[in-house]
Amino acid sequence: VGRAVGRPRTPQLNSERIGAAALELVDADGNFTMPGLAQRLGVQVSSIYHHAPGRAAVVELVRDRVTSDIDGSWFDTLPWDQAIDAWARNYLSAFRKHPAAIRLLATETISAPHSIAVFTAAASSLYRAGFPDNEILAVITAVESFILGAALDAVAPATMITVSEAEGTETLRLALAAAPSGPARAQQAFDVGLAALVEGLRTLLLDHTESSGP
Amino acid sequence: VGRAVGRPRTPQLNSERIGAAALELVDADGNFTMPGLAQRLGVQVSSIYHHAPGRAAVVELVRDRVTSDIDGSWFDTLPWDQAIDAWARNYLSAFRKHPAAIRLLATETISAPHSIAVFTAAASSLYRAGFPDNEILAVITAVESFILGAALDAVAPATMITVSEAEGTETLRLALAAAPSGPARAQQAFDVGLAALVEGLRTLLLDHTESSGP
DNA sequence: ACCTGAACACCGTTCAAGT
DNA sequence: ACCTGAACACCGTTCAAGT
Repeated sequence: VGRAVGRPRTPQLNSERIGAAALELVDADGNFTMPGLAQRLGVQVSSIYHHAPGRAAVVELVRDRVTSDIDGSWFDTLPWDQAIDAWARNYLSAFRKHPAAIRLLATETISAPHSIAVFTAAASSLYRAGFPDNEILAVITAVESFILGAALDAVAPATMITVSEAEGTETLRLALAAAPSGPARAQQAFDVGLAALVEGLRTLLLDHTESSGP
Repeated sequence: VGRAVGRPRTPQLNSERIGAAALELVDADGNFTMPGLAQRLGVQVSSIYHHAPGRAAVVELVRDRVTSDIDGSWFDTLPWDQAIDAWARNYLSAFRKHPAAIRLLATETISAPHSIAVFTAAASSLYRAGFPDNEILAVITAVESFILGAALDAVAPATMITVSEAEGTETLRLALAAAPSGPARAQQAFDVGLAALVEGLRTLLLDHTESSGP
């Protein structure tokens, strides 16, 4: 037959296909390599470099795919505290659809340019609610930090804290026994943390608006 | 001269030296390789494998070093909410001494076996405070998730959110202008988030103790 | 512009050989 | 038990050669 060589009549590769294939590999193996990616695309490794300037760029394509599910429309329709709750749950669930991807993506900045839309909506919402200008970004960042930490916690291998016979671990053993196990463990931690965080923000806001008057 | 070959009279390597050298490399380069580590130790790569069963094991040695600064003694001496605050700040500062290490360590479980001591103290403290048995671990985990997320945020490259001329970004621009820049940005997010989290936990505790009686 | 095929430097791990 | 030296399979990236 003879292998086609040289520029093909119609391009066979693009960022979309590359990102999709890479995410599939991550979902399946927890990681991806350039050779593995090329194989799955039925292409030579060097071909990929015509569409993405390196492995790091492919990782960003994966990030775009994973985070594309997140939207911040709640901030336009719900009260700020409910919006944060909805956003956080949506955020976490986007990552939970691709558990293995979290470790790949967590080490770089979360704030992909596409999430500026969310930032915009969130900032407006918090501003309307009465948060001081110079704290708005901090509030958003704090919530995002918690979500990312919770996402990493959710994919952590079953902790299996085996407590030895040491003294003073009575209460810890009790707490371990009473705590849910499996996926429910991380979920409960997320629920409790998010509830506390939002509730605390409510109090902080109240302090601000009270002291500054109507 | 002739290179020494075979078993040396006194061992020249041990976990301590390996972990220390690896952390030094991480601090300097943001990462480490087995060849690089061997070179710094003045040793062959294969020698390392006699003391650590692989690169992942060396990462754990690094983790032990970084987290050894964290202690949970506050839970024995301070009220639970102040103890959480002190613990969180100490935790973050331990990571901030080795900023580059965070990315290396964040992807694996945080809960190193050595941190069981902290868990024990924290569990006792929260139990005494009146948190329900089955929520104690969730509270600790939630705080830890937030800290880890904040640590990752702190080492994120300067976000440089450049907002285009699009509509509705007025408030975002305002918030960006009002927010502190540099290291103060992440610090403020951490401060606000931690304050809110602890304040929210206080409220949650109050709800529990009120509904269950004295 | 886009793909191939071969090359390069580098990595983590293994293992027989030495004492 | 502990270190050497060489080997292996694999990785990310580059680049001339093709159309």
